[in-house]
Amino acid sequence: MNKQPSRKEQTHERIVGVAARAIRRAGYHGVGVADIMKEAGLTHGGFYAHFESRDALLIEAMQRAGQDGAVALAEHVAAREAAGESRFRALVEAYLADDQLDDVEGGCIVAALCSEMPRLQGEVREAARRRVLAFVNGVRGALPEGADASLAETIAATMVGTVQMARTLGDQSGRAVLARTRRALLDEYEPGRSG
Amino acid sequence: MNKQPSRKEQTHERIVGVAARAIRRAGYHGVGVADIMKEAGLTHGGFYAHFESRDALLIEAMQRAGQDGAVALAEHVAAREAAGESRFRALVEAYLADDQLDDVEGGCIVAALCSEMPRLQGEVREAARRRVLAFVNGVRGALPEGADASLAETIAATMVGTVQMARTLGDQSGRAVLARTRRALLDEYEPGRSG
DNA sequence: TGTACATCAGTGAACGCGCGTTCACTGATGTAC
DNA sequence: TGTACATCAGTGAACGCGCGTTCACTGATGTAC
Repeated sequence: MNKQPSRKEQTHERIVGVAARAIRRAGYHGVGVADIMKEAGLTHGGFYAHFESRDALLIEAMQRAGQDGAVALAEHVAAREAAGESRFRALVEAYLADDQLDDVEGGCIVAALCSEMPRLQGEVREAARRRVLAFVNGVRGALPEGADASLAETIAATMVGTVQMARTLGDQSGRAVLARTRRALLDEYEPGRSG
Repeated sequence: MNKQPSRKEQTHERIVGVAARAIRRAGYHGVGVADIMKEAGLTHGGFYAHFESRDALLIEAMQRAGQDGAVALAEHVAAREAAGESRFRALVEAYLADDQLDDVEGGCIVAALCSEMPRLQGEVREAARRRVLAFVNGVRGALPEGADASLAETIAATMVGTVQMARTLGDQSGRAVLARTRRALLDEYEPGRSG
């Protein structure tokens, strides 16, 4: 029963939403305060009425991107499960879908930023760390029956690395790489069910 | 039988070497022309006698880092093979060693930069693409006997993603993540030989 | 071997630009009576 | 319902700083005779 958000709160959320997409598209260094505000239909001067610093925005944007990504992924997984796929297969096929190449802004934030994360400092670094842990937990919840929970990190890493490499190689080779890793993960960890 | 390098060539190589370590430590955005020159014992003004632009240095630095990383890895792999390990096990244990956390500057450039690579442009992007392909080829050469060559990308991605996540999580958890992925890769792809 | 000159690697000041941040101000919204 | 005032969200100019790049200059190295 939250009361409806004030105008300022609405604006704040809009800025965070823009930033959440922008950091996935352009990276931590690729987004500027002025760009974000402009994309949100505002001027840069108003920024510090909403955030203590650029870092504070980055932290909120990472959380938002993580949530958005998790929700989008969960929806795709649920749809595939409803169509009869195992949860693990649904995860692999939803995460390693071509969307990760076509819609980077709406994709996984860990894949988008993980090689930059170790170089972050202070609270931003901590927020990144939490994003990685949240992602691993998400994967852990979709492991094949009977699989060791410790596989979650390895499988998460496989999916993250695959998306990064596919994006680097570009559209044509990228799609092939995604497809081969989908097959490899299913063959290895759920061999009974795949063809 | 190359004649010995001129003083300028020596300086050039020294700058490239410094840059090759710096991009792995600090990322594409984290290295400045002035920093690199200072670290090489020079002043920034001389930079453009050696390189057409900052991008030109990045390209050379990536190649150098890739070569250095490949050489270092090959040495470790050879030492482990000589001690009786299979080539695949040697690769996994050498690549996913704690060194990747302790010595980022001397580590794998793909792990250090892969989430930034898709955002590069032009020739720098192409150089990054070649680095990824070279890395995959290196992995392909160390697959277990009888393994499908298409597994190289998936295994390369697993190792890259694992190192990135381990670095983001920090020393303690990071080492545990490396260890679990070493075990997982050996269990999955070389189950006959591991304990 | 020694001198005069040309070439060359590197120096350091200066440039233009973009970015994060600040701040005085404006126009709109909301409240008191 | 209407007026006067206070609060508030957002504007836009300005700041300081760092960075990539340029360029005139210097001191050292090498060459000609």
